[in-house]
Amino acid sequence: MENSSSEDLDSETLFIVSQTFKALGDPTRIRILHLLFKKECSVNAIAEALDIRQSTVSHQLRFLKNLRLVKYRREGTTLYYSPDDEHVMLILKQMIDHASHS
Amino acid sequence: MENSSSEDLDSETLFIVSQTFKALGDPTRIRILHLLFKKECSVNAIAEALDIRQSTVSHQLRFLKNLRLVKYRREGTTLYYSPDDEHVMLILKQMIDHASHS
DNA sequence: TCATTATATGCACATATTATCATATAAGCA
DNA sequence: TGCTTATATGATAATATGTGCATATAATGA
Repeated sequence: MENSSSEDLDSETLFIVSQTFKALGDPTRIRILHLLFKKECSVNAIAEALDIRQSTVSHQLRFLKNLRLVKYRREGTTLYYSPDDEHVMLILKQMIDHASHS
Repeated sequence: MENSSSEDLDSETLFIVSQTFKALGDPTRIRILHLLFKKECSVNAIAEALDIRQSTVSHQLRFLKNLRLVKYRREGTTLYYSPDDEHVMLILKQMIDHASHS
């Protein structure tokens, strides 16, 4: 059975864990996810709210989408992004709380 | 008050959060921390257990030490490393469990 | 003091990552 | 169809990262 304290980490788990933490290890992606924590946002809304280029936001959203950390719904030409992994978002929230208390 | 869902992340919190997740975003560092989860280990013991160079282990331990994620105690010429941040270790454990269930 | 063992450090190299520009695609509407 | 708006993509350059070699440091014991 899966147990994080068992002898060895299998390589697939190791890969997923490192990829996911890597996704959370960049300030821009953290800011995007933190923004989405409160409400779904279009790509342009994110770019404006965080003052970063549209293409940068789009690239990072693709990254997060590949890891299934965000999803989107379409409304005309606008794509509204929102979190797609509650557990990872909870982990992000925990780390932010942890860091802001230090 | 600190609240992970408040409007903006201050830059210091953002920095700490991203640095900490970055620390967890590398397979070698994850393996080291996962090993230390079970028992304190010397540098050489880690290198042997994980089959990586001593200098690599030392470099990564310095990285983790700078973030206060590990600490050590000396016994003669041997340094025994162990986790130094329970909360971050708990977060790592959560992510491993999350990943191994997917 | 000298040799040995354990660990740390400086440097170099290969690779990965990030942001940006320019441009492509896609949907909606006149 | 052609125009506009929203988003995605490819290429590129600057920077960051991870590893290993060679060597330094530090503690111990003969």
